[in-house]
Amino acid sequence: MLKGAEDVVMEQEDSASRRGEMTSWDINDIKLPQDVRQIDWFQEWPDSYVKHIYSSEDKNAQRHHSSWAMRNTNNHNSRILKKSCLGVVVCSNDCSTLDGRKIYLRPAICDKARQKQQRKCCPNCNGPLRLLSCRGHGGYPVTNFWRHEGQFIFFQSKGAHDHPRPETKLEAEARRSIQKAQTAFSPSSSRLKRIQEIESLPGATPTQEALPLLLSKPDADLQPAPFRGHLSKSSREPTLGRSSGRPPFPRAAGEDRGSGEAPTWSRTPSPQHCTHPGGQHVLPVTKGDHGPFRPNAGPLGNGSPPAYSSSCLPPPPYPAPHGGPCPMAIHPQLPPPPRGSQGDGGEGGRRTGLNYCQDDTFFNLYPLR
DNA sequence: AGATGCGGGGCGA
DNA sequence: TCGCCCCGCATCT
Repeated sequence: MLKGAEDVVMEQEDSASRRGEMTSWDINDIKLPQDVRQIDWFQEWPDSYVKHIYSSEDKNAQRHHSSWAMRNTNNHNSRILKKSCLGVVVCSNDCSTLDGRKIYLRPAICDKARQKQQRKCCPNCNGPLRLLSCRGHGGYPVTNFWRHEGQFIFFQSKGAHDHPRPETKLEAEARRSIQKAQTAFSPSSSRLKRIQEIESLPGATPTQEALPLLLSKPDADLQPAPFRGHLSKSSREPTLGRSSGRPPFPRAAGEDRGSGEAPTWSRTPSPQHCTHPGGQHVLPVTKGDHGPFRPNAGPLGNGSPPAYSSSCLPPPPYPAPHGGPCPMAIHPQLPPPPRGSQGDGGEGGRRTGLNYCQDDTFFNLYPLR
């Protein structure tokens, strides 16, 4: 297979000049190029109709990772792994934090977990959560395709996400870890009492105030999507590149820019203060030198608390505020995509009630003191 | 518990 | 037939 492909590759190189043209392949091609001169750094937020060729040794590529919440989709083709975007979980109240951030949670990949997730409430206003499904591909979710061929892993994305970015996988995992730690530490019952007591105290802050920003967040949230393509690989890949354990292989730029059109929900850079609505910073960030896709290390792999590393993402095209512990999943404000108020089909659409927020979400966001 | 991958099967274009 | 989705199951972290 490898050898057979070489001929094809030679031809391609001769005629197409390995610059940009090498992306003329399609994930469904019978034969894919095997003599790839330059491979890509792992892309954490692939969007639009892009293609990438990763090293087969790239851990992130091996695991078909993405910071978008992608779920496996059966395409009845064992050679090509297909994943479709689940969108983002937002607050039905469309609430914003005091500093204008929106709530963008990462949809759970597991169906049951996702249903369970939607029964929880907004960490900011306690309102119901809603799944904003992705319809960036002709009304269907954006799809990502992965195909292992020889020493490369080919990636192709179809569709442009029409929704904000959810929190990253690492953030979501970290959040769960924190939840576990907290629930293990203090039974919700006694905790509830305590909170009620606190609230009853004069001058006590309402729950809402204490809710949000207990979790720091990485720059992931700061990074608007519509910029992809504007970020030179050299500027954005090092972070992930490190994580993939590969030496830098800067690829000829500009070939995978995709359409370049920005989704309507494009957001604008916003100051990242990340202060609690009440003005307080919370949860010091444990900085790491690694990104979320750091290989061989889970979110807690280094023994430190969930690292909402500011290096989770490569430098954005605009000054990226660092350090500020930000609430994960609370993103800069941006106009919601013009998708009508549709309940959003699928699982997001059926949320109606507002009084089911009795679970532990509330407590999960309370820091241990 | 949740993420991930696989495969069966239903449904509509 | 194709593309998309839902579902259950198995494995892994």
